[in-house]
Amino acid sequence: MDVALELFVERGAAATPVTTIEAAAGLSPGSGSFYRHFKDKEALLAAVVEREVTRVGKDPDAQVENTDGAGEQRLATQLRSDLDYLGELRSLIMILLWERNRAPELAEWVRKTSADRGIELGVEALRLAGPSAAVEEDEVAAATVMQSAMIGYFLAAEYFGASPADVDPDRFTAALARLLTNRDA
Amino acid sequence: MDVALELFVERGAAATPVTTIEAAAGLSPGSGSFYRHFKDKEALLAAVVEREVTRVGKDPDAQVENTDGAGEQRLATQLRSDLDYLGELRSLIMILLWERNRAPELAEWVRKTSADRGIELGVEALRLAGPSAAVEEDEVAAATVMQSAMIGYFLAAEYFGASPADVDPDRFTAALARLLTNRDA
DNA sequence: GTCTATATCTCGATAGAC
DNA sequence: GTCTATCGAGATATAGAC
Repeated sequence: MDVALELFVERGAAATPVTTIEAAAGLSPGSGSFYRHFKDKEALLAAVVEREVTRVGKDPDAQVENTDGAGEQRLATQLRSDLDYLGELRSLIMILLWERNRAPELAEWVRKTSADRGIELGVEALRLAGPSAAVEEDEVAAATVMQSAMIGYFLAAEYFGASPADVDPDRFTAALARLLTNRDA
Repeated sequence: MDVALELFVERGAAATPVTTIEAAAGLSPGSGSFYRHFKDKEALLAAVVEREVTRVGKDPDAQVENTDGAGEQRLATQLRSDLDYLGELRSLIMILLWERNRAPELAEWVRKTSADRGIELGVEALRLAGPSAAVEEDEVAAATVMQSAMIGYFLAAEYFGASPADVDPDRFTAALARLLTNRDA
């Protein structure tokens, strides 16, 4: 499952022959020994995804309160921590990206459990941080901007293999927090 | 090429058999008539990508100046137009997403011609719009936030098949422009 | 330029010995 | 639980008639 996870993340499950998984696992490629452990490739994919979901299931919500400081600094710390959390989700995100078509109901599940929930948490975090007037005019839209920026930055960094515009994670999250908070708060 | 483009966008070239392309093009599937037109599937993919690059090559730069108004409203209009432009790039973006591994040099090309250039244009647009103090503190980081938010919003909308958090494009770009501009400018 | 037919290959999956 | 061997499906690509 470890080697399969890596292969699925890099090329996608569809582009990963069972023989390759066998070889990577130290089995004789083409031997079919794989099938003593999993019914088929689909079952392995499901097991790998489920294990990842469980692994990262240490609720991200727990992170929302335990940051120190206040205002802009508090939000910056929060965002930096969220970016690390996205890093932990990396394998899952990449696999879901490969499988994006073969599972419309999976996208729906992600939307409900992660995206929409993230907006709620985002609105909460913005309120705690002392939102600017621009944020208060439409908190949900501001939280959507925040979330979009985070996922966009993460995906761009993954795609290019480097920080977009050479802006590193600390600088990025600091700038994002600055834009979202009122310094006179 | 039209039907191939659609198939490549939806499932990726690797998951699209030549027989399927033949069928979609009105040829007899499995006949091999495809090979009278293209050397192989790779050549078709290259031709399709090149045609798309040419098609969208009506320089996006031309859009940067021709928006009316000033300050926040000007930036909002600009961002709304940029989001539409991302929509025109949709096919290309989706194909590059499928091919993300089989072409590291392509990712590099995208970074140089689109991403980095977009940051430059973004910095320019921010200056024209009357940037807030938070933007001026680090213009490049602010432009990176802007660009990340745009691509993140676009990709999330594509992935989920709906606007993230039900925030439609007008509302999103308005909120983003609001966060980036100084209203007293 | 399209067709039938086919050669070749890769891959998923199973059978059966050890 | 791993191996050798193999079957069958599906995919790439070509040959040659029309």
